[in-house]
Amino acid sequence: MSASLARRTRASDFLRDIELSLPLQLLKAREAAMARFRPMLRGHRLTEQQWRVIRVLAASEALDGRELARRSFLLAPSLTRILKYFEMQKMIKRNAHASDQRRVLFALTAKGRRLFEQVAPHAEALYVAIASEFGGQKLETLYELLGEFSAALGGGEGE
Amino acid sequence: MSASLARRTRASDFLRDIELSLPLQLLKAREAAMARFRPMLRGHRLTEQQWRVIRVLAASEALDGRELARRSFLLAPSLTRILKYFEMQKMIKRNAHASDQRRVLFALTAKGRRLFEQVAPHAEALYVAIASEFGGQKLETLYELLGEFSAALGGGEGE
DNA sequence: TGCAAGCGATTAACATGTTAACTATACTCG
DNA sequence: CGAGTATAGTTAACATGTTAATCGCTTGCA
Repeated sequence: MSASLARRTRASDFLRDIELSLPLQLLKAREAAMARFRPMLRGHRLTEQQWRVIRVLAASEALDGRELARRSFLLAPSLTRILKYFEMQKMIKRNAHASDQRRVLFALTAKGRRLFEQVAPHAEALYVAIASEFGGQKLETLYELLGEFSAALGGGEGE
Repeated sequence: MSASLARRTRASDFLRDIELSLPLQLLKAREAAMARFRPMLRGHRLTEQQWRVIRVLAASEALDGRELARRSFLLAPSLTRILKYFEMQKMIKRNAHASDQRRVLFALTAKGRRLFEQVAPHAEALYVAIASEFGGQKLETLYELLGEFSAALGGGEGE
């Protein structure tokens, strides 16, 4: 069941064991976690990505699109659509940047902040449950490894 | 910079450090890996998911949709669309199941198998490079932890 | 046998992912 | 100053993710 890189010889074995596994295991682990959150978020009429935006904005007064995209790990087109939707829902408001007319500053409205405060406790409870089931120490180790992996491959930053 | 679960007390800290981090770190790690593959796959006119389907089919003679979806970790609607596309491209063919008329058996055509054999070496080379950069031993550890994590949360299987 | 429930595959509808092109603003260097 | 380049944000086009509904076939069971 478990893979052992050192012993693979044939290309077909390698592909079956490793290639199918690394991004796929990352995907499966992520899915295992998100499966807990999606039903809760759906109860609040939120997608996972929309919740990321709300959370990031709740942690700051105002952010321009670039910072918001970086912190919520969303691509610009997705962010544009989500912000357009939230603006329609009056969850966020946009303001002009003082010195750069290209940038737009986004911030939660009072309504948006209420939404965050309503959802946050449920999200926190789910995380505590996950940490409890998997083990806090192992979660730490996993977290460290993931950070090192992303760093080693130059993930996220500007090459 | 690194998280430490045991010391978090305020909810805002917890959310910022952990909630933003676990699924997000999984996503970032996955993105760091896929960023290597996407350009190569794109050169062969393949998406990541399409390549997963090709790979899974290359490892078997024929599979029904259910098994194909499970092994490629795709939801049924996505799989239906991908299979429809590949059938149009004559990369796969569909056959009837002997004893269950609900099921459809899918298999690579000769053209589809040639595509696999053309792309596989490039994919393998990229995986070797990743293992080399991150370290084979650490990759093993990460792989183990991811498997345990998915298992602990009941990821993938029928809950 | 016959019907209710379950399952495999598909379709629908909407949201996001991904790449490319585009607009407007800002920078930079001759 | 001004042409060329870079950047922030948006839009476009297509592929996938996600949930729900549908349709035929199969199975369990009275």
